[in-house]
Amino acid sequence: MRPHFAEYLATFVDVVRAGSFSGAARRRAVTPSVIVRQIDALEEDLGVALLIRSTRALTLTDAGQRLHERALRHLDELADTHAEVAAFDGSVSGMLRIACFPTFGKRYVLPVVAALQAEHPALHVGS
Amino acid sequence: MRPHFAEYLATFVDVVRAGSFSGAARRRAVTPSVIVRQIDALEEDLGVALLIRSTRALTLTDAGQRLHERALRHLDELADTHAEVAAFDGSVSGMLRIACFPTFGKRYVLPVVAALQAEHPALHVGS
DNA sequence: CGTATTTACGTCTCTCGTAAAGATT
DNA sequence: AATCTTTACGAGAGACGTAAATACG
Repeated sequence: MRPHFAEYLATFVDVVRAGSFSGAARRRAVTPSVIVRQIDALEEDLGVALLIRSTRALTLTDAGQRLHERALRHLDELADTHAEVAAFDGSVSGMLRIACFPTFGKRYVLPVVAALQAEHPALHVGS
Repeated sequence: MRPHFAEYLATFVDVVRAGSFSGAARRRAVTPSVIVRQIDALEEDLGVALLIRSTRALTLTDAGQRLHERALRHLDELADTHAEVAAFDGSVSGMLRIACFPTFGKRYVLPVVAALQAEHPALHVGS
């Protein structure tokens, strides 16, 4: 599996959607040569032709059809994961341990901890 | 979603498996700096910390834990797709249409077609 | 004729390794 | 002291755009 396999899958899907390399190039704001090279890389990586190229029409091979179905799912799931993990942003969670003298702790630490927990319910503090 | 998102997911998984950046670097035959930069890129892309770094131990954050679970599945599925589509290699399939005069067809084309179909059962020929 | 794919070539970005510094046990 | 993470920096690889050639409708 080559360096940019998943990345070029997105290009491949765009080519199928657009119905042409040029259309996909416009959609992605790059030149057609970029598209050609990425699809070529995919085909060489897989050792299979994905698209029958003619000047006016693109046809999916059987391998291309299969890859297209699966690529749609892959890109969707990757985007889901990205969004889900990015949603952890700003959240404070996990376990925090603090060691100190009891008198110091009661006087200075506990109030701060109480405020932190009020603000971040997912934060656990152990003794 | 950044350029090499799926690619760096593999690095991330290797780091978790190895339990250290250096271990993952050895496993991948690269220098530790490469690992650091790829994990940094992932974290910046997601806007979330994935690993708590200490010199002697790595700890997954909640976001890191979640990403790890999903990354395992993603990499597995991508490899599956790669293998499945690559398996189309060498197979001849799809629809082939040939136009010619009946006398010529019967004399020269049909025998060849019969041989082709015998060799490649997935090949369909229409009239 | 207009638009599409393809490729050679120069440029430039970006990634890598080296090496040094800081941190931790 | 030994091993780890981190970062600045120079070198190298790789991707991009341009532009010309080719094919097709």
